[in-house]
Amino acid sequence: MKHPASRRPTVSIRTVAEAAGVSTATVSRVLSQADHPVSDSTRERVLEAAASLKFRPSHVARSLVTSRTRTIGAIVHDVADPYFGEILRGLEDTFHAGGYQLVACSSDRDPVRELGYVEHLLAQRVDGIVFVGGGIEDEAYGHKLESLLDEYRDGGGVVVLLAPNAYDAPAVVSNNEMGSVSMTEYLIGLGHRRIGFVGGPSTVRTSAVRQSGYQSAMQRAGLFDPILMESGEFTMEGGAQAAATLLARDSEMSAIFAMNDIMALGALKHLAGVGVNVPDQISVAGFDDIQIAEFVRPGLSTVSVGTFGLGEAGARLAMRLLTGRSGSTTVLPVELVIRGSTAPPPGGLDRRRAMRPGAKDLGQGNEEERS
Amino acid sequence: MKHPASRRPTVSIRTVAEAAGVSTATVSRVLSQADHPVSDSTRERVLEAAASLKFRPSHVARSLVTSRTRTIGAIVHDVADPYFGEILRGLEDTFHAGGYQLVACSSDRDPVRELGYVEHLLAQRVDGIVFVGGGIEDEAYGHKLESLLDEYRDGGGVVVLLAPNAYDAPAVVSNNEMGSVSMTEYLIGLGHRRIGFVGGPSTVRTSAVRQSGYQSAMQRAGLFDPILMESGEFTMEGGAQAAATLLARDSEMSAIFAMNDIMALGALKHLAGVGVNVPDQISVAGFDDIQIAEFVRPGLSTVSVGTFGLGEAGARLAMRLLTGRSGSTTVLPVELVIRGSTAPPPGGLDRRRAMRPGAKDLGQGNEEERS
DNA sequence: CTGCGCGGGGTAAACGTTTACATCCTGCCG
DNA sequence: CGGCAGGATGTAAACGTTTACCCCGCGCAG
Repeated sequence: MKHPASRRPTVSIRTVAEAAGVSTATVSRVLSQADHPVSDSTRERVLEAAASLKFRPSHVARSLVTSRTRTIGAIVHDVADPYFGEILRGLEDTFHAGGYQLVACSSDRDPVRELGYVEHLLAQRVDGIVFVGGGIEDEAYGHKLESLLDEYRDGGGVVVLLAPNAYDAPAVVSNNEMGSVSMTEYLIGLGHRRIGFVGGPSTVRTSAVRQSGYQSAMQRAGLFDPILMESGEFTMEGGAQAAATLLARDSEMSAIFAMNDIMALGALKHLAGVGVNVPDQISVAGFDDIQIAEFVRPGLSTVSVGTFGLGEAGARLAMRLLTGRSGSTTVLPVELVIRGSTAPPPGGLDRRRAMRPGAKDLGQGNEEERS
Repeated sequence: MKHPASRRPTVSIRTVAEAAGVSTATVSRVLSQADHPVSDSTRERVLEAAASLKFRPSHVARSLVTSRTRTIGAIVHDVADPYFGEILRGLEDTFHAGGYQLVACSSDRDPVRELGYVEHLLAQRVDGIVFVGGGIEDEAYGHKLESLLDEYRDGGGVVVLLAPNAYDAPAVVSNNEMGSVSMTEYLIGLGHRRIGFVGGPSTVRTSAVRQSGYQSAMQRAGLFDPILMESGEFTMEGGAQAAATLLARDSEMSAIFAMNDIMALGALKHLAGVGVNVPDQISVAGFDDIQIAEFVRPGLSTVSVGTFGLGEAGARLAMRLLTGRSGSTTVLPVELVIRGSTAPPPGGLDRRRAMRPGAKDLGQGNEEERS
């Protein structure tokens, strides 16, 4: 069945045209459903010929002449990180429904690698680029990226941001600041005074924004102490280490707020490992509400950003831009999701700040209408 | 800075040629580092012109003439599932290093959707397709896929499988059968008699293979009882539901073996929810060893397949095939990873079948040498 | 009867590369 | 000194589409 050496001659639009006894123009008109009129009988013959020859129009040839590839590049930090995986899924589904292909690139938060991917995407002539992960703070990198992206958009490319970034472009972001403030205030309301913060690498903008939310809430309550902040890699290991450091540093700490769920999960593991009970002895909270957050024990209290929805909204924005319509930056509301990992501090005065467990919507930022 | 309407004329190889005072052929030779000789002075001038014009060679034009896109399609069940995310990362890194781009497609285990993606990838003229998820059993679908793929390979396309599939192509698979048998035997060795099995949809081949491993091990031990098998969606919810069903169905069940970690996590959640202690009352085991497995409490005992490594090996195989070298099916060894979620049954006679916790390598299947 | 609009179809020029082939030198071997 | 092997460069034909233009014939309004 398999003839390794018999790479049969590719069947092109010309082959079909000959078989159907028409010109290539007609074939193209039938197959690309252009609005040019074609008689039913001709259409029929063309369709038949195409089918029997198993003709498969070449997207690359088509792209060359139309200068649109119907492909979108998505730059994430790491596809293996569930946060990005979920957003990617939202992007993919929406783009796919709109006839676009998605190519995912893991930058690993490395400026060089990210730049390399961007250049590659430009060379591929993707119609748009979605930056899913937060921007990376790096002088040289920032300049280069900016010039690259400006050039790209000048040429008709579309750029969409899904997280805080130094570069200015249409974006869909969740309300990081508010989410962070709310969670911090919630913990304070439970009676916690010494609340640790586990951040990510300071070069990632999202991390900085969330940290600033925590910081301002703590300051307003007169509880801020820089000693309570520690950062690590954006991984479970990173979260575990940061938690360990914090724990060793301040024996009165009764809560840990991690800037994302992955790190919070790491903290959870570390605490269990050293025999600290969560939430009886120490409360733990995360950010993002990735799927797994609901399934660990105790359930992780977190700030839900609606990962899938974020991806969908991002794709919709990009497609709106691609079709020439305008679309501007939107901030998506976040939602506090309280599960079992948070509770009043041990023996702490539970002030019962009427905050019912469950979901509290933190509106602000208007979700745009469906298109 | 941004002139919305001034889409400056694209700079092509011709523009560069004129600027450098040479022919397009020369420019091409310099920029695509062909082996054709070019004098240093000319090369210099071309490079300079290209840089100052910000010339960016079009991959699509290049692809049209070379009929190679340096793009690979990966078909997974769901990018938001950590198992696939991790494999994708392995694929991506390796392909990227080899100069290939990866486009990921989530089939959602829907034959129609998967077929649609495959056709799209063919139209895109990707150089290869990697099927990451297990094949879907569906008569009509199977035929269509087979003819599509045969046609594709006839035309020079490369197909690689990363899981059991009805379609025959070079593959890298982990030893599912053996992993399943080993875990089952391990549980039996701990003293469990009533061991439940949580499978995925029966249309997915991987699930069937793992189930058969469980089944044969149980039969050999004279413990098999079809009532102990239940299946559900490949999600945490699916695992939770299946666990619930099993629990209600057999009150003597002391262990649950889920066909993948995601479902095991769901089972874990359900058990905790209904107040069943793991592993004191019921042991739980999974399959895959996704990253999170180590970070839940109790740590999940599972069969490690080395997700990243699987992706890497798959990409290496594909690239070997792409460069004309041959490569054949490899089966990767799996490894039993025992964590806290498994223990002897309550009050059960712990036969102390000398099985030390930790990692036990289940060799067989020779990992190929690095290329 | 003339002319115009339009349905239906063809011709050929792009699109931006790569590459087979031809051309022209220059130097070296016999 | 003739010829020949390369080195260096150019010419132009692909690659597989789309699409701007052109052409023909027919029906119908004026």
